[in-house]
Amino acid sequence: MDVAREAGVSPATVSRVLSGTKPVSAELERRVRDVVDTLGYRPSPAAQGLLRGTSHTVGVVAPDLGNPYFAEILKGVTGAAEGADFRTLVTDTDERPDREYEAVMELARWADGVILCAPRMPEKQLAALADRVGRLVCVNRRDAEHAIPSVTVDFHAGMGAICAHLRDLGHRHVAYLRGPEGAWSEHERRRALVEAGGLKVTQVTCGPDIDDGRRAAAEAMATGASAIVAFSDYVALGVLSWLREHGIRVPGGVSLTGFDDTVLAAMLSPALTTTTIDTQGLGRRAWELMFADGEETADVTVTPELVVRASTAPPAQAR
Amino acid sequence: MDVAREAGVSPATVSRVLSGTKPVSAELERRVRDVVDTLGYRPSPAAQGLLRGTSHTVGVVAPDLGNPYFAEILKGVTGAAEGADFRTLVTDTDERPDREYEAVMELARWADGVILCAPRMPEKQLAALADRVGRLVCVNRRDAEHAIPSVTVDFHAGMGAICAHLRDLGHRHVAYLRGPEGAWSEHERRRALVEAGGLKVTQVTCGPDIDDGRRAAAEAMATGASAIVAFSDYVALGVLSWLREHGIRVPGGVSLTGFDDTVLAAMLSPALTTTTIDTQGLGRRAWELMFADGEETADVTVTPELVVRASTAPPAQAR
DNA sequence: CTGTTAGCGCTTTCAA
DNA sequence: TTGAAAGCGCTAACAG
Repeated sequence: MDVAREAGVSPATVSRVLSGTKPVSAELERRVRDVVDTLGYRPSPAAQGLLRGTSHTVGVVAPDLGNPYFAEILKGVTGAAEGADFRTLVTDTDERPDREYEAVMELARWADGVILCAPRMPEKQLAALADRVGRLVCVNRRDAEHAIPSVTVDFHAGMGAICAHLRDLGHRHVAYLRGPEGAWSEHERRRALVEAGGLKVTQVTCGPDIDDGRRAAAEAMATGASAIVAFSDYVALGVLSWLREHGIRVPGGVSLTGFDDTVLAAMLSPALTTTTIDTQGLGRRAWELMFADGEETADVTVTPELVVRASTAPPAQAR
Repeated sequence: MDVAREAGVSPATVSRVLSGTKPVSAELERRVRDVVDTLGYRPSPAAQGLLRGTSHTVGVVAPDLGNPYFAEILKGVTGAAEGADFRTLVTDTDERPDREYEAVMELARWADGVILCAPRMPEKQLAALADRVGRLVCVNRRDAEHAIPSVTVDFHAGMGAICAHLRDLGHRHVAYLRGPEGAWSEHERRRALVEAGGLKVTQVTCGPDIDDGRRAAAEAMATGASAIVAFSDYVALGVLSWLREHGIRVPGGVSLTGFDDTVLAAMLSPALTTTTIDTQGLGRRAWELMFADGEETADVTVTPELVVRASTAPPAQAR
């Protein structure tokens, strides 16, 4: 250790000064600090980690950081992690579920824990991860056995509120733009739609991306529904763009709802009727759950609130 | 090493099997692989890093991951990094320039290199970082001494194109919503505006956020300008939202331009006239630059292209 | 081809 | 209060 030599002390003393765990005489402490400042020395986290068996690092795996929803979750995690002097390692799986398992395993080699946004990962893989990864927290999905702590949104309630809102407006037939097949969050939403009384729901295959929304919009309009219920704000953005290009007014020609309330929702024209979620809060809570010791709070559920804006109105024929 | 014992070989052999650097007999290789698979063993990157002096990790420091612009840059980096078997460490400085220096120093302890988006960091700090951090690449700013490799957008050219476009439409007076004070990118944009002939430019203090745009919109309208030139798409989004709330039509009442062409721009109503930048490409190029050996490509400049959409039109009085 | 040895940079015993 | 020594998990050099 350069610092030790320079200051004429043992490496152990330098370590003690820096960590402050054991008492060091004022004289030596001064000498060490001087040298540390001059050289700009900082201990290597790799070495510290090796010794302590902890890296002070948290991993985040997300399907698409270009989607503000996941970017915000990540931001929530980094914010909380920095507060605890943790670093954040991130992997973008580029909407490819087959990469998710490996991504987690890889991050788990480094990080003390992993926060996973993997809506479509097969249950089996998830269970395998639960065994292999010490601290694992899922965001937006719950595993079958509830073995993994999770932060989820009550998608069922949120979608229920959207359905009720549309029905109250007089809609009788809505087109639902489905999210990723096999996603827990998608399943929950759909369940609410199926249960919604007084509302005929035609399902349209879609996906999680803006472009998926654009592509699905035509099919949604062809169903003759008076309202389009999009899987997320991000998807709704694509729908809106397609509708505008085709001269279909919202909500005059068709009503449109989103889900998530990303920054976008309030800013669009028309402003989107959607459900509010504190997205950064999702990340923050996942962080908290990761290091919560007791089993008591192993699952956190956030209930979204309906925000009625300008993209929904009574159907044309009912006016 | 558990694996070694279990397989009845030396740790060195296990290492050789896993790294594939040195020849190992088929028999032993099989035994080792069996045990590795059974135990799910993976070597600790911390130990590997300690030994090799490299962590296979790249750091990214950004002011706000909630801003799609930076989220996309990050995505560009992670994508490229994963391709080279590197992990990505990220820090969000939450738009606080005073955190940037520390954030880089902190990441530099871990990472083999740091990609820095810090438009407002004082030159002195930047110079200090250049000395202390081995591999440092700046995105969207160039240091005074060109000592740091950088990936920049030709903001001057981009803003020049926007000015020319507005002038061609017949605008004579535009309001410019300034970005963060002291930012290199901001300076470059403003330079183009000042040089733009035939155009009176009134500058309005703003900032990098959606809400900054909302706040500045009123002042921009008060200038009597026939067009609002926003610092970025993100800011323009805020402006658009304010204008809509106040019943001012775009481009009927006022023209509006963005900058960056984030996913949003094309989707808004009206679709935003802006400049196109391959944002993910910025991140990817920063990554490439980080490990480029020669000095030849120490600076990469991306020239944005004007995209004329629906948010600009001739001024009302000229119609 | 394979095992033994040393040591990456640090912290934490254990002695002094 | 301080220093010497051991060792975290791994790999490269050196023997065999």
